[in-house]
Amino acid sequence: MEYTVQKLAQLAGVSSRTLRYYDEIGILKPARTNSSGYRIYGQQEVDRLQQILFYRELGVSLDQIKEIITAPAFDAADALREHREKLLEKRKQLDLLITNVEKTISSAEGRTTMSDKEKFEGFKKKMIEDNEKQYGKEIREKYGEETVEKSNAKLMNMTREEHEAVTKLSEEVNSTIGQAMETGNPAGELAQKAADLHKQWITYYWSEYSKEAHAGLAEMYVADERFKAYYDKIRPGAAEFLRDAIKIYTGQQ
Amino acid sequence: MEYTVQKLAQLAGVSSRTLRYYDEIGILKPARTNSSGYRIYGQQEVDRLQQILFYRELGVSLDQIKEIITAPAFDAADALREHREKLLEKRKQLDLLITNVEKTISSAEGRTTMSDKEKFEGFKKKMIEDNEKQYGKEIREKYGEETVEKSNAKLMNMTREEHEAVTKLSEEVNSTIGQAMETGNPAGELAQKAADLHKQWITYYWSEYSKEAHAGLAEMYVADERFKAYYDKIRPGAAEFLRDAIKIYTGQQ
DNA sequence: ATACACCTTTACGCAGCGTGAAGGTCAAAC
DNA sequence: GTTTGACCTTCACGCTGCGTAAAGGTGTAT
Repeated sequence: MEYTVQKLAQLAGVSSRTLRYYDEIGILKPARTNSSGYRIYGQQEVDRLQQILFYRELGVSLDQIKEIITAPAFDAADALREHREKLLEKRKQLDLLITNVEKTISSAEGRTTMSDKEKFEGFKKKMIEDNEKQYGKEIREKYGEETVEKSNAKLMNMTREEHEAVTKLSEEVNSTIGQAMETGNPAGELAQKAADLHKQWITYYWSEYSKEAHAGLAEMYVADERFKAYYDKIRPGAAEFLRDAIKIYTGQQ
Repeated sequence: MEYTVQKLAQLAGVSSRTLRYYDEIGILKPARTNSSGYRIYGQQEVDRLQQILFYRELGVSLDQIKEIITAPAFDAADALREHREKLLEKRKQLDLLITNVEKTISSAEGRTTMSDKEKFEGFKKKMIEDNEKQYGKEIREKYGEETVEKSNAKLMNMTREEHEAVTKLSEEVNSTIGQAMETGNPAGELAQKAADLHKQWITYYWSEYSKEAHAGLAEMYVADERFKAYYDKIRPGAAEFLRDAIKIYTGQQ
C-alpha cells in the first residue's frame, strides 16, 4: 500500500504539515517521490511513523526519537531510562509543589505563616540544595551537628504536642479498628473512620501522601509479620480488616 | 522586603530573564524602578509571582494566568484549593506517563512481551480518543484506572518465589544489621549494605521508591514503638542504628 | 476546458523564554 | 580615584513543533 501525504496523515491522525516537517528534519523521509515531486510513503514508513508517534506520546523530543530509531546501536531503553529520570524529577518537583500549596492553604487559614522563602519551596529544588550546602556549614558551626540534623529532617522537628498527637492518633486508630471489627464491615462508617485516622497518622511520618502508597502500606500490614502481629494483638484478623478498610478508603480496590 | 531582579529570581527559582519577560508582557511589573532603572520588587510582587508560578506549573498559558489573577473576582484561597486538585490530577497523569515509559523500557529489555501489535493498538486507541474528544476523556480515565489497578496487582499478585525472596531479604537485613552494629559505624560498608538490602526489601512493597520516603520510614523505625521493639530484639539500639545507616544511605542527613 | 481537490516550496508566527551583545551602575578594594 | 567585578539595562535573534497563509503546479472528473 502506498500513501500520499494526506492519506498517511489521515491514517496516522496527524497533519500533512507534520509529515512534511518530519521529512524536513529527516526523521521520516518518504519512500520515494513521483515524477512531479509528490511524497509517496510505503509500508516501512507507516511503521516508522507509528514508532515516532509512540515515542512522541511518551514526551520524547523529536531529536531524541531520531536517535532512538535511526541508530540501531543506540539503546532505546537507555534513552527511555534517561527520559524516565526526567519525568521522576518532574514528579518530585510536583510533589514539593503540592506540599507547598497545602502549606499555603493552611497559611491562608491563619494556622501558620510562611516566609517568602517557603513560598517558593516547590519551585526551586536546586536552590534548596545550594542553600543547604551554603548555610549548612554556617549553621553547623554555630549550633553543632545535632541541631543541623534536627533542622534538616522535617520528621525530627516534631514538637512535643505533635508527638502527643501522634501517639493519641495511634491509639485512636487501634480502638476504632476494634469497634469497627464488631460491625464486620470494612466499608462501614467506623472502618472508614479508622482508615482516615490511619491516614492522618501516617501523614505525620510521610512527607508525601499518596493513595497508592497508603494502600501499599496496608498490604504490608498483612504481608509483614511485624505489623500483622502488632495489629492482631488488638484482635485476630485486625491486620486484614484494616487492610481491607484502607483499600476501600483509598479506592485502590 | 525589597528585591532586585536577581534576588527575586533566586528566591523564586526562575531566571532574571523570566522576570524581565513577565514585566514585558505585563503579567508582573516591579513595584517601582530606582533612579537608574533597576527593577525593584516588593511583597505584593512576591505573592503575585508565587501565584503565577503555581498556574504555570499547571500548564496554564501566561495569557490566561494574567486574566485569572487580574480578575477582580479572583479569590486566592479558593483558587488554591482548586489548584491543589489540579496538581494532584497532573501528578496522576505524570504517573501514568511514567508507568508507560517504564512498561516500554521493560518491554525493550524483553522482560514483558509487548508486541508491536499491542503498541499499535494502544496507539490506535489514542487516535480514537483524538477523533472523539468527548469520549476520549472517558477512555483516558478508564485507561488510567486500569493502569492503577494493574500496578496494584503487582503487590497483590506476589508469587511464591517473590514472597520467599522478601522473607529472605528481611532476614538478611536483620543479620546484616547485627553484624554492622559490631562495627559501630552506620556509615560503614556493612551498615550501608544493610541499608541497601532494606531498600530492596521495601521496593517489594512500594510502587515507587524515593529517598525521602525511605528516610521517612527510617525515622518511623525509631519513632514508632512497633518497629523499635522489633528491631531492638536484634540488639538494643538496632532501630536507631538502622535509621542512621539509612539516613546516610539516602543522603537525607 | 474547466473545476476542484490535491500537491509543492517558502516563509512568517506562536509561547516562553535562553543566550548573547553592548553598555550603564554600584560597592568594595587597591 | 580608579579599577574590578558583580550587578543592572535594553535590544534582538534562536529554539521546538508545528499552524497557517501565499503562490504556484498536478490529477482527474466532468
